[in-house]
Amino acid sequence: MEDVAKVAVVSTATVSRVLNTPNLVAPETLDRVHRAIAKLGYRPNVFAQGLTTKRSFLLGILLPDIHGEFYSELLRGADAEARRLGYHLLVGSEGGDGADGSLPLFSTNIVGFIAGLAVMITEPNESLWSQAHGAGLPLVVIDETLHGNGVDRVLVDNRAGTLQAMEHLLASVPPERCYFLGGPKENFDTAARAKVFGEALAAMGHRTSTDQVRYGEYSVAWGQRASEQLFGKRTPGPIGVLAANDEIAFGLIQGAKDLGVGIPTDLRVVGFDDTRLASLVRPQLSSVRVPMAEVGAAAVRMLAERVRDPSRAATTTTLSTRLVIRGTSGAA
Amino acid sequence: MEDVAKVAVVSTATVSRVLNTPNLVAPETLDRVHRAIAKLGYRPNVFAQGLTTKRSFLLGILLPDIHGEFYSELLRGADAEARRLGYHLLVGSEGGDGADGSLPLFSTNIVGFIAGLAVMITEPNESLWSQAHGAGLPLVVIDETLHGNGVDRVLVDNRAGTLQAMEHLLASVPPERCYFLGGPKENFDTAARAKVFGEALAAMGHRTSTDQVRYGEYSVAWGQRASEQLFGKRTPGPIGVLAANDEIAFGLIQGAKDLGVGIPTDLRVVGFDDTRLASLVRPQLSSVRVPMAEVGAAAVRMLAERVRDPSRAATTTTLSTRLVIRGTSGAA
DNA sequence: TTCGACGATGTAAGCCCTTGCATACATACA
DNA sequence: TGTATGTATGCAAGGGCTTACATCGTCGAA
Repeated sequence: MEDVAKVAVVSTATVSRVLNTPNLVAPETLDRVHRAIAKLGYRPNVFAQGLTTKRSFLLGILLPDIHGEFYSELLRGADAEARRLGYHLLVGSEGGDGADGSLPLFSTNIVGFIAGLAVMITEPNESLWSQAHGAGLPLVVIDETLHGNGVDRVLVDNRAGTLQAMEHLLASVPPERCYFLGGPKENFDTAARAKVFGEALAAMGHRTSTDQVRYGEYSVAWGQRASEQLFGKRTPGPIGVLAANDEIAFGLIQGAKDLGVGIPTDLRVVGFDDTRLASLVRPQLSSVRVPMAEVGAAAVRMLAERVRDPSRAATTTTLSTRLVIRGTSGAA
Repeated sequence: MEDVAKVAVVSTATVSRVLNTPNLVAPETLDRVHRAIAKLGYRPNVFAQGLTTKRSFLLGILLPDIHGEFYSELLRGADAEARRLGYHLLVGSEGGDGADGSLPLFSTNIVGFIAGLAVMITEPNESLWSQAHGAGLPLVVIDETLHGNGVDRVLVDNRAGTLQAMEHLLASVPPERCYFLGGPKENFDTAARAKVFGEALAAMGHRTSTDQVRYGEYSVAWGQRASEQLFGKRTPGPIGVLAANDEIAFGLIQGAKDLGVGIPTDLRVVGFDDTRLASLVRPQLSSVRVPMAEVGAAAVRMLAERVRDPSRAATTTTLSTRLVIRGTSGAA
């Protein structure tokens, strides 16, 4: 920087101003300094910058996993938005290490680098919550709703989509022949979807039996297992299934096919998330679209705003879901 | 830090030593300082640290995309390894912005933060190469082989796996009925696989016709299109196809099914990469396994070593591939 | 007893920027 | 011509840490 100043015959202060507040610099000087910078290939030292300004262009984002359609799509949305806002993302996944129970982003105190943290919490997890909350950083929570309203959060409104899906399913299947195949019972989304599932049946005057709501995990394997359970004792007529994500639905379909169950003749399925998987299967999977990329983007956007103004009131952004009808639900 | 020093009745130098070179500090003092740190919740300022030490625990990794099974798996491997080595990853994908033609990690000079850069180059791309190379950072290249041996690189040995796949295919399909369905022609991996494909046929005394090697893109859609081309004019007997990745294979299978082509009766397919997709389809997809996670891990590992010793000789790590036989190739 | 060596700690010089304040000059107005 | 404004720049004080070098006991050997 000193060299640049020397070449441009100005002080280092002016060089700094050229970079940060060019409108305070005379056009001619501006030009001279710019040339000097180019000539010397000068690049400001980010550490020194950070040291003086205490600003940072890194945002942390903590997800349960970074693998799979769902998270990687979320991440992509988040990343794009971050870039748009001039930030970069530092990604941590819980699976990462946590050998010592601490979050990846917290192990090496990398935290110091980041201006804010977005954390996705999909099921009750006190430790995660308190670590994230206790970091003393601007925070945005994705999915979790437990800890009051003091914090920015982005939520997915499962209701709309689930309701649509049920309406759709119930158009051709009686309520007592409908099932919900959930992920883990504690999972917030699974819980929300199960609830609406029950309500939809109730609206038809049917009281949901415990048998109709089953919990498992977000995996193809679980869907497959479920298909055996459901079709072990065949009864005539189609049954309807709302799966808590596309993988479960996919597994179910796979399993059903293996058992010779016709789709959508004997089984009408609606998945959740509308990942790429949904349009890959045959017949194509009806699914409730969850705007994952937007969830990521929204989280980043809110985080950036909170970073800019730490005192602003906590906000909740809710993104809604909607049914996408394809082949597996008996087409429309 | 000063406060800690005061509480522990030592100088800031000692505090620093407690954190960085504890073996230079008397046990008793060590303890006192540690307590002070805990009491005050002191955390060293990473910017100041970076400023003085010029070290950083961030590594950059630049991929063509961060989405999809392939890249997200690579990323996971890289991330895990990075963490193991005490680093964190800053991810950039080319798609990200590049509106101005510059790489994401280079736009805001975030580069200043990172200690080294791993960049995946899947097809000739001078601009990408020169930007990465010109950053003056420790560099590891994934996949690219064009620019001599002066640089660390991690390569995938397509040969072994491709050869196995061809051997497998040729066991039940005559050479003149074998096809290679590539990604983009310029893509390094596609090119390498196509080459070995030709060699395998040549070894059977068959001269590969241009018709047998087709280029497209790494997508399901392309595989689907290809199926129409291949089965437009049906001829009796099975054909064999080596696809350049699982998505293409998947599309092909889908398309073939739609045309009523029996698998593996009339079509024997081997995919590439062995992504999750492969075991999801029915029949399950035979595929050449590419150790993506290890590629990521290896890249990070090499990068970390180069960061530690910038003068060490350039290394090339080659990871090999191998065939995984499943249903689509007529099982073994 | 004296000196050298060594272990433990302190002193202070950077590392490279940003920015409040001061300065200097030019312009505009009275 | 003198003064008030404003614009363009420089000066210098940090910001929080690391580390070479200096200091000071202490202990063992001569």
